[in-house]
Amino acid sequence: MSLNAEQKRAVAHRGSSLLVLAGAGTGKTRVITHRVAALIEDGVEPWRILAVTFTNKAAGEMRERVHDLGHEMGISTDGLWVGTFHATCARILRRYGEAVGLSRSFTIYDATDQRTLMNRVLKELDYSTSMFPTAQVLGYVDRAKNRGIGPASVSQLDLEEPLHTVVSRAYARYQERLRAADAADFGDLLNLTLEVLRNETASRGQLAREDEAGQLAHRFQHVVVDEYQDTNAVQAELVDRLATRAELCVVGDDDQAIYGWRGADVAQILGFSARHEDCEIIRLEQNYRSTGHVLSCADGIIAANHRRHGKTLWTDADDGPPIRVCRFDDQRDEAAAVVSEIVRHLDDGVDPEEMVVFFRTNAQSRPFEEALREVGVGYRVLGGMRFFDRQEIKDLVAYLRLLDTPTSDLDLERAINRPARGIGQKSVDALRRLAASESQSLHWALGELDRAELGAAARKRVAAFADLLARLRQDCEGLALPDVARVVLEASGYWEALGPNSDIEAASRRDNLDEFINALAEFTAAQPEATLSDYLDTIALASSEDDADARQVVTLMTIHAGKGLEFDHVYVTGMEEGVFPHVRSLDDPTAMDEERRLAYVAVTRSRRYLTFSYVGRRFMFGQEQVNRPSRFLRDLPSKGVVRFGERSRGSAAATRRATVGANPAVDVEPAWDADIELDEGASGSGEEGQALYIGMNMRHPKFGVGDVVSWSGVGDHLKLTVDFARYGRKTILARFCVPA
DNA sequence: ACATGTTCCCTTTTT
DNA sequence: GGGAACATGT
Repeated sequence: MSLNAEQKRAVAHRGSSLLVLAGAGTGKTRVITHRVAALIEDGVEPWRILAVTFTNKAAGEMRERVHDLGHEMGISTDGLWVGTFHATCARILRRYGEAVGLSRSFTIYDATDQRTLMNRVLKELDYSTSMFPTAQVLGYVDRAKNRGIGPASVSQLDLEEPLHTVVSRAYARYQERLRAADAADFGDLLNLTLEVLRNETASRGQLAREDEAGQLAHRFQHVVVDEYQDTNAVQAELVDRLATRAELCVVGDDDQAIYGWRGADVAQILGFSARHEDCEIIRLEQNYRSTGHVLSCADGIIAANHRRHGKTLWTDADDGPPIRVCRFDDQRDEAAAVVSEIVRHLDDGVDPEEMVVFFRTNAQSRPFEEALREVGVGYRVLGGMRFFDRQEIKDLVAYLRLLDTPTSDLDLERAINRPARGIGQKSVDALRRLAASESQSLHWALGELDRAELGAAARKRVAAFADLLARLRQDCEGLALPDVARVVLEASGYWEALGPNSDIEAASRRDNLDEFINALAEFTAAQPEATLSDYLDTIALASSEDDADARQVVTLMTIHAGKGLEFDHVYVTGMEEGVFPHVRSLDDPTAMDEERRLAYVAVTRSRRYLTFSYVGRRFMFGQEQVNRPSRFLRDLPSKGVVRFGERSRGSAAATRRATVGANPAVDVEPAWDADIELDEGASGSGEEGQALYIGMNMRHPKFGVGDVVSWSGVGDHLKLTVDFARYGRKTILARFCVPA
């Protein structure tokens, strides 16, 4: 497939900044990869090109595709910078970070580390975490960091008084602790890089011309940013500054902005052209991914949103099979139905990788996991607990980080009593007091044990731990990373303390540790020069998507995790008010718009087959809840959408009575998983473009008016079982009926 | 100091 | 239904 005219323009444009508004499935990634390859072909050195993606996975794919393209063209792409904002910043800070207070081997704190640290800070400040929950305070700190607001400027957040003081003091202390531990959290990666760039600008006047080449702001000649709609204010400034001397090309789709909760601001893409002189705007509207019916569903959903650039996707493709909306009684039914259809598709030779089950929140995955396990179908769950968040992995990583960054108190506190060696909270407190009295790290305190207020026994145990650390540092000098891990597990007694392998728990932990060491080995093999810091960066910045394995399996994931992917068969489950849209968005119009965009993203993942499902009752919070069908289902067009298991009137019980005992010639249950979805001719349903549902009124020329009870078959062969008012129950061909 | 029990949140979505 | 902070008993 070659590029269309618009895509070509986007690839070839030079001389000013460029905004590419690319709807879902319009070949955005193709444009970016081709553009990068074309730049290199034009003679731009790869190391002077920066491509920023949203996820690590997207970065990996882009690297690969550019490399392949380059290979075809006979050019080398070595040295090209491709990465997420955070990975790119980490890389920059490893090199330029000393100016902003980070050593070369600084540690990246992930969400879990952040929470632990903030928890500690709140305790130190004597704030009750029941009145000021850690997550809440951290949430404000995060919000501040997303907007580039430092601890001194927290007032910009407009918080009420008790909270304002708490947040600003906690934020300040939190930052102190981070710097003291030689650590940076996600927000810091962005903000500190920005600081590096600002410092450069400030000192530029004093530089000789020849020194400017070493300047970060002057390094890049071209900067390309993907998913620009999901950038926050800090990232936008970062991009602008990194592109001081570069041509900037940003690509995005305001309709797919789904990270507002993380500080992303659609204003960045909406206002991009105003902020950049001579900005060229190119729209990509031809969709190459989905069928007509899928696209009209997408359009129906997104059309209700305000504040859009506004664009209409179109396609040359056929309408495709009808889109299905299915109601089930509960989650088990929903999962069983979806899974049994997946099994049928597998039997028909459908590639498991082409089927995906989407849900709004991670908690919804379990029924699907259980159903899949029951039938023995391989699956992976994206977005659940990260591999690297498992306790045993965190423990090992704590040791590894400690070897790298001794001042990381968080890691020391974790490692000091793992495995349990009788060093409890009290002993740690004593160490902390000692460290605090000299504004030093806990690691320093280990060397001053006689000054700590410890009992003799405790002192001995702590001293033993200090010895262990020292010994580890010596023994691991010069060892390959996987061996370092092995030595740590052995010397610390961790491996042994897990207990016998007959304990399933212990065996699984050992498996995970082995897997981790394998990953370390692979990493070392792929990048022999890489340091422990490099690997730990990869871990800290990895999401659960990144530890997806390569098996051929069905995927279960949140819609957020599905962004940028496409599948032949898409199941969007849990389409209920309070689930999707999420309960916390119900009374917030801005949040609701984002939910809607999320629904749009879900729909546009499908190439051809798209099924929505919802349930009558659902277990949430360990309690049964009854939710109404999602409002998004109401926004679907009636043409090309078939509804199953729904009813227009009467109770659910009445529907059941009506469906049970139907004419044995047809399927008794609403045939939601009949072959309709695989039949190309089955667009629409009973009547042209009219949704079909149980209880629907139909008129037949001879029998008069009646209620639909069930149906089977497709297209011209679609048969309805109808309870006629005067003639009783009949099974007839749908094409002889019209909706009454 | 630790193991076990209890009660309390909470919960979107992720780099 | 589950994890984490807290409480109690050994």
